Amino acid sequence: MARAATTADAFNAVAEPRRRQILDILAGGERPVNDLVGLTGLAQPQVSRHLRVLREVGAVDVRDQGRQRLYRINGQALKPIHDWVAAYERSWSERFGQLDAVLEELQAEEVDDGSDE
Amino acid sequence: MARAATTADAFNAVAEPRRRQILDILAGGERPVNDLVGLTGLAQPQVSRHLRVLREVGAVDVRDQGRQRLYRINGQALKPIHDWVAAYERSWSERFGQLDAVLEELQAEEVDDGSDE
DNA sequence: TTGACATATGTCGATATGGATATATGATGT
DNA sequence: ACATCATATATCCATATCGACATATGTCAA
Repeated sequence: MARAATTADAFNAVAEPRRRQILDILAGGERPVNDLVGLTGLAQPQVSRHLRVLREVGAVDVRDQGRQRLYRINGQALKPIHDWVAAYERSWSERFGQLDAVLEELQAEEVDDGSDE
Repeated sequence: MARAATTADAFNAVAEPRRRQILDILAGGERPVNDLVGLTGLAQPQVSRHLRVLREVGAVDVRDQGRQRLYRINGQALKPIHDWVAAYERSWSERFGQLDAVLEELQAEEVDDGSDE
């Protein structure tokens, strides 16, 4: 079995650089597909496909306008990622200065028996 | 061409649920591989494989202790993800209340010609 | 209705996975 | 040296991609 379908969750959707690129572009505002084709350099079908994945995880919304489909970002879908990563923010943020040393020592004590849990 | 190697960057490394699970466990402190095998329910080779990917993107560090290899988290490697997602935090955080409406209007004006950039 | 434009979907080939299994490497104790 | 424990690596199979290309769907204009 290979990796679960990319469509499954936001983490997978965003693992693809081109999809991040698309989101970054859309962060500047609503865009029709053709704009994205031009800006990304991808072929149109590929863009539509990436947009589909992004749609399926809710990272973008669409709106029809004449023959065009205007895509816009829905950052909400990225919240799970933000929340998950935020737990590790401690590692690099100065906001948690002294605290770390202490916590790490406590953790080391708890775990150093190496037995299962 | 298929998806870029999972090994390439943190986004891909973390796209795999099992690897997030491993990181979550390691968040509780340093652990030998065997602990992870027990806690994840994965077979030992699979765990070693996931750890390798995590190592290659710098998300974990290893330390030898006798026959064991103790893995620990290095959250630093996740900073790029945090930084990228943070740009979209506006969408769900109440911290940016009124601001949004204004910005969105500005963006709409900038973009509504639909031409390329 | 016909034709052009905008986007979506289907198919194909190449490749990168993840899990299962077998096996290699490495350290420890006797 | 040998058996054992702990971990890493290699091979295999099934599957999920991605990009390229062809084509379908849908909208507007004449």
